[in-house]
Amino acid sequence: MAIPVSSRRSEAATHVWLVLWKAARAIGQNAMRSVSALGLGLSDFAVLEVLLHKGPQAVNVIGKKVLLTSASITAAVDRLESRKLVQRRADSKDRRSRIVQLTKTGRHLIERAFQKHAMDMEETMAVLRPVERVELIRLLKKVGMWAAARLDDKQ
Amino acid sequence: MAIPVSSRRSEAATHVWLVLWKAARAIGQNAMRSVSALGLGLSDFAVLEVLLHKGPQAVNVIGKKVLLTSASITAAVDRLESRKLVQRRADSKDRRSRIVQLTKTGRHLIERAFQKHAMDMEETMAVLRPVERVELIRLLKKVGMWAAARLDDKQ
DNA sequence: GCCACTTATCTCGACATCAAGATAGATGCG
DNA sequence: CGCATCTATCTTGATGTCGAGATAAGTGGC
Repeated sequence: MAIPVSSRRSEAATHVWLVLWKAARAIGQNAMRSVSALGLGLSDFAVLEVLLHKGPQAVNVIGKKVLLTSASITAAVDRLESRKLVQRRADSKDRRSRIVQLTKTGRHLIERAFQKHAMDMEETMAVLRPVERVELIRLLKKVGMWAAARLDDKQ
Repeated sequence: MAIPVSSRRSEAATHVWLVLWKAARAIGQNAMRSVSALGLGLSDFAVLEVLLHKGPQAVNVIGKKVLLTSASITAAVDRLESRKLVQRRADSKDRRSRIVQLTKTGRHLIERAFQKHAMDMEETMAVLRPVERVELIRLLKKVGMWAAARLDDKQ
């Protein structure tokens, strides 16, 4: 995915989008590097991180949290399971549902990795002072939620 | 690609990243919708848009502008060429280089499409007032450029 | 002019993601 | 209860992207 390049006014929506996209991409690549030492992609890392901080979860619950479709989580959990970092077990309440939980190996891995990753991200955001971060978050949430709402109501 | 979900302080770097990522995703999906009516993906649209506003360009020059690797532009140009929206021709100065230019059909398509797309994007950014957009851009450029620089100097 | 190096493009194989559809189980209306 | 509908997961097939490597052509030192 790439995005349009041209725009006249500096506050034209397409220009905002271009800058946003480039920033997201650059930061994403930093995040990717930080994590790829473990042989993980960002999605797999995110899944482990959810399991670490929220405990065992049903497949589709994880999917909602990390913004992946059901096909993509299934694939991610498959990858993690084949490396024995997580395992699926039955849900005693709902036989359709599969609960994913960290194995001992997986827990060790993500515990070590998460600290390092958080530090790496602090470094890639080091130019932004706390006030600036708060303001950035406010603005991003404002557009982001508006944009997300637009997606919903046009089905 | 998905991203970690948890973070304690609201200005923690991982939290900024989470919000940025979600906003980029929501806006990106709006952009995608705006363009998919044409049967184009965002990358293909971006390539056409560059050709419209900057004139015929060498393949890798387009690649740099829309942030795609050489493999990806080749693929994008192949797609566009098979739909007869662009064509490749030789560069008289450099025989390695291939210049991509819009066909008549391609030009008509992108001219009509670009206006609509710019308007759609204005709508998906409508919540942000001009001052806010300027501030958002400033902050995004600050992190974005810092993050990009970090990528470069670690090879 | 020759050779090493760089640049421009393309090819190949791998991969993550998605949309749509298939199952199987849960839920609730009548 | 029984049937329609919803929900959770997985499967399939397609897509777009990337990294690495191949090829061909330009460039510069000597």
